[in-house]
Amino acid sequence: MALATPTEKQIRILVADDHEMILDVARMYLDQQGDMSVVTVPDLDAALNAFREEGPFDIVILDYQMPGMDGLAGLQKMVALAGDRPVAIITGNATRNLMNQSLDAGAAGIISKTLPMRSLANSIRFIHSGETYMPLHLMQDEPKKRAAESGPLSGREMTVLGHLGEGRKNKEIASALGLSEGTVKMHVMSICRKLEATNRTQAVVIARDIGLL
Amino acid sequence: MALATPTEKQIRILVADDHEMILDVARMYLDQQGDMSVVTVPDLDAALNAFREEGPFDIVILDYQMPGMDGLAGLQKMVALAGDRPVAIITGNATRNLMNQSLDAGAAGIISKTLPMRSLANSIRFIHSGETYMPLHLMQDEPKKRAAESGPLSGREMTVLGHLGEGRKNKEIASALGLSEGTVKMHVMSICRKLEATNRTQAVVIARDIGLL
DNA sequence: AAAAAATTAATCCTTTTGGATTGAATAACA
DNA sequence: TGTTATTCAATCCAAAAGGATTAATTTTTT
Repeated sequence: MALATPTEKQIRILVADDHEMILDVARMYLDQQGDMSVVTVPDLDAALNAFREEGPFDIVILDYQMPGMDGLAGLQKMVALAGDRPVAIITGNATRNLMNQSLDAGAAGIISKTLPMRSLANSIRFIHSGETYMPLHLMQDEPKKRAAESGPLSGREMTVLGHLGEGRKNKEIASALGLSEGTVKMHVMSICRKLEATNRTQAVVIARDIGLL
Repeated sequence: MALATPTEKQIRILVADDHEMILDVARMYLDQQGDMSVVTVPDLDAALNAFREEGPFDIVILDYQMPGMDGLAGLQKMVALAGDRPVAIITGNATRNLMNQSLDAGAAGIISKTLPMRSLANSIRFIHSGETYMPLHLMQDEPKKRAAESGPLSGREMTVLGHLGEGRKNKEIASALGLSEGTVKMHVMSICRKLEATNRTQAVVIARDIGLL
């Protein structure tokens, strides 16, 4: 990938990670890109201080599991401090769940340690341009959606399932669909059987997990 | 953003969209980038044919709502045909839900029509480099999580809620936590009150919606 | 048209929940 | 050190759900 145009200034990057090796690599590789300069710190508190005292920075990169992070709480602190400057998470274990949570917490991106350095440089330029970067292609979906479903749900069953998902009781579903309570009961049982759930609440949870709701 | 290095060949792009205007813009803007050449077609069938007969293409871009698409079914057809070549979706209405479904269907990216053309060029280069591109920053989250919660759940209540989310019954929860059934019952009721649910199933659904589970 | 699958419905009985109330022991806090 | 909030627990009753079985009616498919 080509370098940024020479007319732009350097991108100032604050990298916080408790793995010295990561810090070393970041300094060595990123600094020599020409269009980037890097400051490194070992934990969140140091990052917050550095941002206040050694700023301004164009991008902040925080290790997800470093001291002081406390999950995404640390991220939120930095996002609040950083204002409109993008804050990205770097982690060795990127999941789709982490992605969603990070987005909610205001992250501008997730950088995976499993990617080569040149991808890191790319990601940084990408984020710096105002985009949100997530290594979606390597986010393996959670353990794998439970197989379940010993056969697909019929149309009527899907309808009933929809009501179950709203927490309705059999009588309500019956009158909503113009059926007898016994019939609804039967459909609910059938749904539970197919979804391998032991009760309606479990059925709803499973249905959500496998994308039926 | 700088152009790709001149040593690389042109990126051949197949764009399928039933909006002639989009096609025009794609041809005019992308072709003049120097490192890209574009072929345009008006629907999915034409795209499949073009891919077979005018190929090879490096990237395929499909409009989400064009004739023949049938939701993501059309995407899957093209993904199957395209093999390892990335297939992206272009849409005027990018949502997080569409993102998840597209990823599952094998899309290499979503391109939003609300983005300026230079972002389109960027996205294409990004996808071409093997990354997956999604305009996450403009994917507004679903309607907005219901407020609910007339007070936070206590620790014990969160624990019980966890079991509710697994579809456990009071007796099971009681023995799991070493409590009496009556106590669990009380906690469940309290949870329902705070979450403004009328029963446990609704409580679980609400808890999931507001991110408690 | 015959066979298979889906939908509807009823009965019977057990277990689980929902809902209300009352009380006591603990932990947290001002 | 009181005061408050949490946690724990019991009782009672009505409503709802779980579970099994049987069977008539549609719809779909072959």
